[in-house]
Amino acid sequence: MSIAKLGALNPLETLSMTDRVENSLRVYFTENGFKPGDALPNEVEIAQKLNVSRNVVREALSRLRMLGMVEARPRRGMIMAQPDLLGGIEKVLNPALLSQDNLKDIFEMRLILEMGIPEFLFARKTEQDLNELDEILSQQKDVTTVSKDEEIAFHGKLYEMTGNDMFKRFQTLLMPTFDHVFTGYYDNDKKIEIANPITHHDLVAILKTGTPDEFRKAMYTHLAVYFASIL
Amino acid sequence: MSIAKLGALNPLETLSMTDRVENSLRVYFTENGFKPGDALPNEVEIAQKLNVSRNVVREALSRLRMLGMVEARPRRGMIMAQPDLLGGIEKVLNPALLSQDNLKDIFEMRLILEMGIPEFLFARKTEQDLNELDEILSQQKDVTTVSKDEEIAFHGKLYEMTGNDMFKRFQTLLMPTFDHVFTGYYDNDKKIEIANPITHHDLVAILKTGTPDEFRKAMYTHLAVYFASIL
DNA sequence: TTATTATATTTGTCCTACAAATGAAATTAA
DNA sequence: TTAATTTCATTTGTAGGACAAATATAATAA
Repeated sequence: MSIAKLGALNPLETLSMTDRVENSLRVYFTENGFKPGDALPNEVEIAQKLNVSRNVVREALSRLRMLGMVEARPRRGMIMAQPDLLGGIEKVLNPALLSQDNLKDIFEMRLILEMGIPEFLFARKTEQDLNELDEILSQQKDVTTVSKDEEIAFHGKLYEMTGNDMFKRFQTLLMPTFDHVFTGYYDNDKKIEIANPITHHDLVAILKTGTPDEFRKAMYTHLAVYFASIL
Repeated sequence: MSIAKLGALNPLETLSMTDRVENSLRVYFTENGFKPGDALPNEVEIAQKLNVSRNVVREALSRLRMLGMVEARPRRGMIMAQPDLLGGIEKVLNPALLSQDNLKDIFEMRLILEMGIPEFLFARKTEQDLNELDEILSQQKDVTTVSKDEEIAFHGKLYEMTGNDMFKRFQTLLMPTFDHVFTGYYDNDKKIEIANPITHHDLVAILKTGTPDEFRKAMYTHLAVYFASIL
């Protein structure tokens, strides 16, 4: 049999002991239905059961601790905890490390999200929210051009208005896409800087008296430059 | 001054050495503009600079390695790598550990996402995609009721059709919401099991010959039960 | 110049040790 | 017996030493 015939001849997975212990622990927790608050075996016991050094166990536990999956109470043992779903993403969000593929995906994700939120915005908007939006608009220097910070403030407020905490925190994830847009990955002419047929003011007006469908249509136009470069 | 006057008297942040080294490293990478492929100082050097034991450094590095942020090449040193954005979330996705708050947020996120994808679906759909959707529908046992697996297969295919890899992988994150729905968190009467005014068949029909707006309207009706319990 | 050998480097893994605080057990006092 | 005090075992956090294995580099030999 020739090499070619072997097809996908991938390098054998060369997992370190730490990797394998991490996996073992996760499987162990899942299969035994561990729930937040449940006590974990201590480090030495785990090390002995898995036949590895305590060092390796601690390196694996260190990972789970970072994710918030387990909590170590010094001198009292470890317990299961409630992991922070977005913690892992936020830790990794170093713009200098993001690949172009990631940037593209995030950028598209943002378009999807902004087209998806109108129902939530109209259902959960409050007078307070609308006032804050007005405040944000009033602080915009120029009516025709919008700076990066102003973009973030406005759209960020929209995310916040969804009333969904996870979504709100997503702004951190979406942030690089504003850079992305401003550095003109999709559009070298920086059209974002020119007049937009639908301004933030228009969007707020619709949010006050319009309907979700109207808002979405306006948002689509507002983002039309980016949609055009993708679709 | 009374205790009450002190206001938010939070517990002093009691970070472990490992936590602090982890943070220091992240800041160090960011401030020095480390990019994928760049060589890192070796473990001993880091330990000496930070004045901690090599153990602590390794526990911190173990975390960054898990996130894909750094890569260790045995006996050749470490280099910066491109972290996997969703890796952190996926590792943490143990349904038994998710809080009700998280479940609610994820559930709402799913509604937002499905309302946001029509433009992408219509822009990127292929004959192949539509055929696969037909195939999925043909395997549905009953026309009026839909099982959890069938739900996942259908909606998962939609995510895939967006052509966005990150979005596609999001299905893993959204998965628990199907359980969520089926266990009736929002709706104890399990209305999901009764006839839906808009079926998967209807959605596919629109996807073939309709418009994004029509599709979205239909999707809203398809998901109306859940929207009703939220909005 | 080329080929071979020796050396230094660096991560992965294991081991030992100990401080510190907690909770439980044992002891003493009432 | 009950209450208060002391002792003790437990367990994580941190430090430091040791060595294998393989790589890259330097040194040596052909």
